Amino acid sequence: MPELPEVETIRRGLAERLPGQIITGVRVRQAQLRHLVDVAALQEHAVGRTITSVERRAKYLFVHLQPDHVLVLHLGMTGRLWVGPPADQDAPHDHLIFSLGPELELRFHDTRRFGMCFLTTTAALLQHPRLHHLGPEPLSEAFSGAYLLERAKGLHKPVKNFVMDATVVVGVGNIYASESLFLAGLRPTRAVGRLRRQHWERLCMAIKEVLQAAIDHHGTSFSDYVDSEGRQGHFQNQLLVYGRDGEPCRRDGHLIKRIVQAGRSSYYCPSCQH
DNA sequence: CGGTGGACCTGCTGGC
DNA sequence: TGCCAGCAGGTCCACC
Repeated sequence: MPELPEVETIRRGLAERLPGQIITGVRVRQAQLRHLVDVAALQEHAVGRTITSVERRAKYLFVHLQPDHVLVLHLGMTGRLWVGPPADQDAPHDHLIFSLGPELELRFHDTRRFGMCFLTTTAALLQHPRLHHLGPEPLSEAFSGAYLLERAKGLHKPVKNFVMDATVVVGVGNIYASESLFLAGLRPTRAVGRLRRQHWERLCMAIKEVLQAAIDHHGTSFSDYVDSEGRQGHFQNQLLVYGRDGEPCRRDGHLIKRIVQAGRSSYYCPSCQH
């Protein structure tokens, strides 16, 4: 479900409400998510601790706890986080419920259970096996055309697969990969070894533009994405190619095509993208 | 070594 | 109506 803009939108919502709250209890209704949730560790290191801040790296959310633990959450494809007054009853797929005193709770809901939840320490966080290999943040200065050019040297995979590789750059999922390639005028099938410096500069700019615009619109909601307050995003109205196969290109009217790459749908305009 | 295909899960949709 | 294939916003690992 969520790519970087959706996770960042959720982070901002959590950051407004969680710092200063104390985790007074944890209920685990289903521990088998992407990995088995360590319930004993949550009881020992999360319960009774005060939340100090909420950060994001790639599509991971970091809930920092006093004094030195970090609750790491990942939403997978269908995960949702909800903050609000305690629910009257549990809904199907409500897997983790963190009580924050008598009047507030944080609820993790995930239909397909590709999400993750684990604890680590501040010191070990960035070296954690799930995080240490991650590439730069796309909205950081470290992510540049020159960087992409360097990383693509000697590789032959399609550019769509390349930009979705989290060791190259994080946060670019299936929607925003297609959108960025459209803005950059590149076909998703182009082999990376054949792209020139100017292509990488254009693609880098396109990725930054698309992700920032999507964050500004609070993400993309199809059927079910909502933020931590239950609100939908609005970027679905701005999509140029994703999910629009058979519809006219907004730039020149040619029909948008859908192809499958690495098992995922890619969308492009055969006239605008080469 | 790099690159691909499938696995992990549930639910919805569209075609027959 | 009922069934079944195909599809869904992510990540990881076995295999060529």
